[in-house]
Amino acid sequence: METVSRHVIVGLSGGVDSSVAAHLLLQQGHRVEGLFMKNWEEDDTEGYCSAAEDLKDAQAVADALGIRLHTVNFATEYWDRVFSHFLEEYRAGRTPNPDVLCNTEIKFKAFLDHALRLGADAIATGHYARVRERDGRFELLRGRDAGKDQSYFLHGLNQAQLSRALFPVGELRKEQVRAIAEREGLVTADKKDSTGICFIGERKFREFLSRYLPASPGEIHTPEGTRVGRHQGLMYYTIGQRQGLGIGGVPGFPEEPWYVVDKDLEHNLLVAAQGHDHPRLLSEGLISGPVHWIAGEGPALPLHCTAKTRYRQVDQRCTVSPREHGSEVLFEAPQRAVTPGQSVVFYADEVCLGGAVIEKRFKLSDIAR
RNA sequence: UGGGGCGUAGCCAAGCGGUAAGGCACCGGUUUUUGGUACCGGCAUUCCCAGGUUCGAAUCCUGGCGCCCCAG
Repeated sequence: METVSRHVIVGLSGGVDSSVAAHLLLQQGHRVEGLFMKNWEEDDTEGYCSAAEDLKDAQAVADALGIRLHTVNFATEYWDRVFSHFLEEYRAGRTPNPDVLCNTEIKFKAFLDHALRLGADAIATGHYARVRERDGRFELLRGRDAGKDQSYFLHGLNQAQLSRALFPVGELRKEQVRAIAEREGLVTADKKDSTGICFIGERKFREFLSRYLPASPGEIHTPEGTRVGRHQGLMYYTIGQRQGLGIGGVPGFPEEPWYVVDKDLEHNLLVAAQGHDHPRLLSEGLISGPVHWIAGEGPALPLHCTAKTRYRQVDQRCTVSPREHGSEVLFEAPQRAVTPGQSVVFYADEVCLGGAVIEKRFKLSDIAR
């Protein structure tokens, strides 16, 4: 455990995790202040301005803990560094993961810089992850609670960022966190976990996207070319998706759900097939963009390790090989719905090594030909 | 306007006298700091319409209407 007392600014979101993080830091003897970020200007008229409520809760927690709460608005930074890229990716027919960028660009850049300016020497968040210092190197470890581990979203952090990051709840299980909040009488104790895009929240996705990007509807075909429906715009769909296709009761086909197996941007076609594990959804490997290695320098390649192609996926054994402008990842077992734009994150046991953006997926049979 | 077949929820579809299966879609919820997946729940007082028979009809009868196929 930390022996030196640091001046820490904890990002208080108004949720339980960061509330307890702040409490734990105080307990550990740090000088603690809180910071509430508002990074999204409400764009809808639907009134459920949850940001206001979150701020209220964050303030209540700060008051209860007797710490000062700063507020800051990084809406411009969020838009420029995260959201614009998010839109760009969707426009290109890919499926981005904005929360990965949000961490590297906002929470651990804009926020970190701001905290340093306020005189802090470290920041903390309520992430379920751990940092370990070893021989002067900082490692990112999975959260103790395997079910809540959020290292996936943090794989883009670098040494400088990790050296100033504290994740107090990373050692705990979710139940413990809630119990502590309960015991300390924090108002966020039984607040529901937040979901949806960070700082934006849960949205009706199509409706949300349609505000920023024009949609061009088209047809849905089977891999064999039979027309089975219409799509509202390719950006609304992602590989492996079932909901929203609107296909049912097609004569001549089994009464099974349909899944997106491909997006044909060139012809504005959505390709759908039946079967959760349709062959077209499985791939033995993927090509990624440049890999970010948390350690700073990459390990010797090829590397045998495990990887996740999406959050909350059980780790998959794979081999990472170098490739121009990125890497090639070969899985031991075929993976379902590997999706361009999402991140592949590498692990060596408990250590999150880093990751990269998925560019394309492939089947060995595709290469063999 | 000769013959045959069919009309059950958005779609596919079972039921063929006993008081509307199932699947897909859709909607809601659970899971979840992206998207997605998965899981749970909901979803036809009514069977193209109008009469009739019957204790009782989506199921039988009559007449309409609408589709489809073969002959034209």
